[in-house]
Amino acid sequence: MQKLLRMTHQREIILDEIKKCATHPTADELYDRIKKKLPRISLATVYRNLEIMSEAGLINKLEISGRQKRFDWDLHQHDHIYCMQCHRVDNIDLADKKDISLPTGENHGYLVSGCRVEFYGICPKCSAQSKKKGEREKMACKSKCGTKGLSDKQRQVLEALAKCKEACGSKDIAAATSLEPKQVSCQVTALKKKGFIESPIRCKYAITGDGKSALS
Amino acid sequence: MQKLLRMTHQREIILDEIKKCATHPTADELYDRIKKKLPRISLATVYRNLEIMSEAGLINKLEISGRQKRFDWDLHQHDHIYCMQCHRVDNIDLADKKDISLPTGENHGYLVSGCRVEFYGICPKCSAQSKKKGEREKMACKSKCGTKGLSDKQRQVLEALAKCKEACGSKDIAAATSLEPKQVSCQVTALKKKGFIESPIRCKYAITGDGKSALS
DNA sequence: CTCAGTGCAAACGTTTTGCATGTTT
DNA sequence: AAACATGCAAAACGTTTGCACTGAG
Repeated sequence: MQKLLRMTHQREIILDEIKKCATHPTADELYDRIKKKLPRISLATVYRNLEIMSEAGLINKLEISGRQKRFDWDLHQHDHIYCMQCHRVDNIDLADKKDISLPTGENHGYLVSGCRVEFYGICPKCSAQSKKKGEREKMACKSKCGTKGLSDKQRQVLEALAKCKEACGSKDIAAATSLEPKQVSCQVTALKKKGFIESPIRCKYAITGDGKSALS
Repeated sequence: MQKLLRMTHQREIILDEIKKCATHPTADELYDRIKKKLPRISLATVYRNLEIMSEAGLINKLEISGRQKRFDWDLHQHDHIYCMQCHRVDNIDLADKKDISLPTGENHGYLVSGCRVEFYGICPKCSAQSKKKGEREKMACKSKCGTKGLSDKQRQVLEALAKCKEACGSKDIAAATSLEPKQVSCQVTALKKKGFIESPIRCKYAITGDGKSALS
């Protein structure tokens, strides 16, 4: 009935790495870091173990804004603040948390087991490089994706990739260019079609020879 | 720069349908309903329009627990309660919301633009048909995993025990916490190992002094 | 006549699964 | 031997995009 949880080498490294993170890493951020120590580990293993270890109560799976799941080694009750731009998540300590309670009659018959509080805003790093983000700018992509030249954004992405030794993910590109992830993936798609970048690994991109010559 | 937003038949129906929903539908729930009126509509159109209309401020896109995005026609400021089992989302009105504020010095340099509060638990329908969905139960592992913190589930169990005068069984705990009995026994094992609970009688558990201090 | 909006299919990024192989008890 | 984990590939999932076309302004 009870299952035994074995402490394998992989699990040890995963746990180790998550505890080293000041942030609240996503599964693939962790995967990237872990791969350096355990090059043959599989992304599935990381996912599986994060799930299993959060079920076992060794770590916490965060229910938080944003696309990807995030994990937290700090099991103390605390809440989070979320950057709407780069999706970074920081801890906050809410002293008066106990004052937040559900007004009677408001629980709709629910059996309430807890409460999350999440502040959101723009993190210091993002507000520093506060580029105006022009409402619905994604349209710019559509109109320019067909041409053979480079749009400003495409050039930014390509230049960022030219600086990387290894293939890197769209999040890295976004960070290096101050573009939004959505915009990045749009540019990446266009650049791939032009043959200026390639994707040696799933979700990772590198500049091609054609791409390099297009830059000059 | 300003784009014209055309009110097409599809958009009208989508808006119509979302306003009819008492709940907070996901894109594909809406799609299913809309298809009955507009059989040729595409899921992509639904997604596109939900996105566009929420950008335009006609509806709200919810940042909420769960896998899928949810949409809300009610533009008033309100919070939500979330069923951990069926992922249903209901509205709650938090009268004392204004009391929740970020302690100074806790904002980590963020430019805070708001705060979400989300209660979670089990909705009446789910707790009625307290279906056991065969959740995996795992034991905390033997060696290195002995952190001193508490997972959400462990905290629930401990809090339930703190309220009891006498030692009580795992079924009682399960009832008090909305956890499944299987999960309870898993948490109990982990808590015992941490010294936070004891078992004065076979299959009965009580909180220890250590456990009480761990709670605060 | 235009250009925003559509349906469709295909792709995307993230997560989960099936399966053969490996490792612990 | 039984139970648990792993790596890999492929699928599943919710969502977004490219494209050729339609239709509102």
